[in-house]
Amino acid sequence: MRSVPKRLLAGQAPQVAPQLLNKVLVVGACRARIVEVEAYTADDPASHSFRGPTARNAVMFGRAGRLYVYFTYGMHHCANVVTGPAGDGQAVLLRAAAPMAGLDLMAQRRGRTSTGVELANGPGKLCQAFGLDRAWDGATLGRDGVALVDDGVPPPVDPVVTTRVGIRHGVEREWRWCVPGDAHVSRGRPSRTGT
DNA sequence: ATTGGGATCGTCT
DNA sequence: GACGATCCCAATA
Repeated sequence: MRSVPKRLLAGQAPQVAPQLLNKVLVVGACRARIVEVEAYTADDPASHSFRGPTARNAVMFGRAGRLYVYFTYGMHHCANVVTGPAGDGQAVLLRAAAPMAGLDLMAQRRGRTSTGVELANGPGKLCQAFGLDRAWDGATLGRDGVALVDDGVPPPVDPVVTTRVGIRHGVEREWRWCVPGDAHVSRGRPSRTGT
């Protein structure tokens, strides 16, 4: 089990994103294998970075390998891994993961109604299960109590590729990748495809 | 199994 | 002052 190399995260978000499938997110005692991701870039109207740097999205414009965590809908947090060169404003949204360790703690944070598969099958749920909030915004992977590690499971050679979920602009881009057939993929349906 | 509406507040216009 | 990179519950088939 080794940490994900920096050069992997330094690439363009749409190329990095599918490489993060089957990598393992580690925060404290909690571990989960990433099964669903989306890419966002600064020339992408769906991205927080589209209109340039602000106080909220500042981390997105920083160096690759850090966590961008934001709060939305008045109740949810979402976690991203910053990619690309500094100043670019690229990131990969972590949308869903398969819990591997720390299940009790995750369930405790999520509430008693959550069963195993529902602990992290959505971006807001994932953050809640891992206890990620704005205090983690800007945390460096591998150094601040959060890490991405390679457990030896390669990314799928044939990931499911679809349009992204829950966005209004840039819906035509097929920038969502999922592990095929994995039960832990979110139930959120992708935006309409152009066909 | 699938659909539709309400919750709730930080951020930007 | 409007609206989300969402989730949960209730109602329907």
